[in-house]
Amino acid sequence: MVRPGGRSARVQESVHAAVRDLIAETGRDALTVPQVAARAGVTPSTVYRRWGDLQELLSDVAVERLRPEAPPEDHGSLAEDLAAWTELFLDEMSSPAGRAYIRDALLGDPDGSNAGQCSAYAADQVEVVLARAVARGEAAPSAEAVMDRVVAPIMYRILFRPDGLDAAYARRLAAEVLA
Amino acid sequence: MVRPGGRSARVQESVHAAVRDLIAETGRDALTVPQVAARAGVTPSTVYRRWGDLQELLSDVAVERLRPEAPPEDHGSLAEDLAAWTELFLDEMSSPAGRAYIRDALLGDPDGSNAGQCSAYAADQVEVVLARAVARGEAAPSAEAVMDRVVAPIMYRILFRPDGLDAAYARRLAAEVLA
DNA sequence: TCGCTTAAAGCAAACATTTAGCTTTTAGGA
DNA sequence: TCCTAAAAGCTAAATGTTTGCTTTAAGCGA
Repeated sequence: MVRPGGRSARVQESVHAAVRDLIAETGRDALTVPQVAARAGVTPSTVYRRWGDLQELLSDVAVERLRPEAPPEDHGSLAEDLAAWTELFLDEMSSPAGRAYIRDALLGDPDGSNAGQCSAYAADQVEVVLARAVARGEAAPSAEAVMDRVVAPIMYRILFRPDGLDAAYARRLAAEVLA
Repeated sequence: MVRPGGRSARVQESVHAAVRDLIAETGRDALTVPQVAARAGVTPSTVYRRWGDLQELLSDVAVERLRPEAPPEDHGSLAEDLAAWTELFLDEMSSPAGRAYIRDALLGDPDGSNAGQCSAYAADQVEVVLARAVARGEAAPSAEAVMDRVVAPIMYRILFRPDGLDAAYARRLAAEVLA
């Protein structure tokens, strides 16, 4: 039986908040389960039983943080909408904090569901942009094409080649998928 | 002073071998530093001092395993060389073992150098294929383009969307970058 | 070849984290 | 309101990690 409300929910929220606070205060590397538990007013064994280990907990928190906060802005044309969104996406994801969250999300993710959620967030944003273009009567590529040719190269470089990532690169990718 | 030879080299090799053996025997999840050290005939503190923690050690071993063993095969044309290499690459990387090594390589990699090495391995292979095409007098895209449009989508899907990866997808990516 | 120097490994004890058995609390339903 | 069982608390044992000091041996120069 799943019990999403009541005490379980309070514990979950309190532990997540403790992780966020401690990351901000003392950095992610110094984090330990007993430390998080103490700050959350919870026993370590509760954390171990619910999350397994620190990585899975961090992965949970990371996915929450990677959720987009607002729909992509409307600039009046697909070309500009996609360019602006891509630029913003690259900016957020390639920041030190963004990289750390991406790594955390991938790390403590035995079944790939957290990573899948991250990808779904990006895909949703892309689909909003594309649907808007279609509503305007513009020709638009498929969301798959944008994921493969815009999102994937950015994420690949963030993870494997931490260099040469700037706004110009983002705009070039956006322009090329529309060509 | 770096001491690549002698005892240090023996310890490194013996520890790496212990990791490979134990992964094969008991699985990666059951691995611990004391276990690896015991198998390698070494004290745990040696492992902790040289590698820091289990993740960095696994990352080291993973990068070794991700090194290509042979140059790409020559099939007589760029289209077929690239399609065949892409298919093989996807096949190796998307296998359960491949995924595990990719994750490990990314995980215990504070400065991104191991991930960079993985990317360099793929880039080298791609460059061999492209150079061969140029030598034949064929028109060839840049290695960057192949990384962005073939390698990146594959790695993105492996990490973020573990579905819909098959030989046909590999061949489609290879064909599209040449179009 | 023979010492010298010092990076790296060994050892062992202190320390921290993780696991596991059992008890207590409490959300959700009858 | 009472029952049931999922989830949290508590504690102690097991396990893993860190650290100071000692010992070994690789690389270097005489």
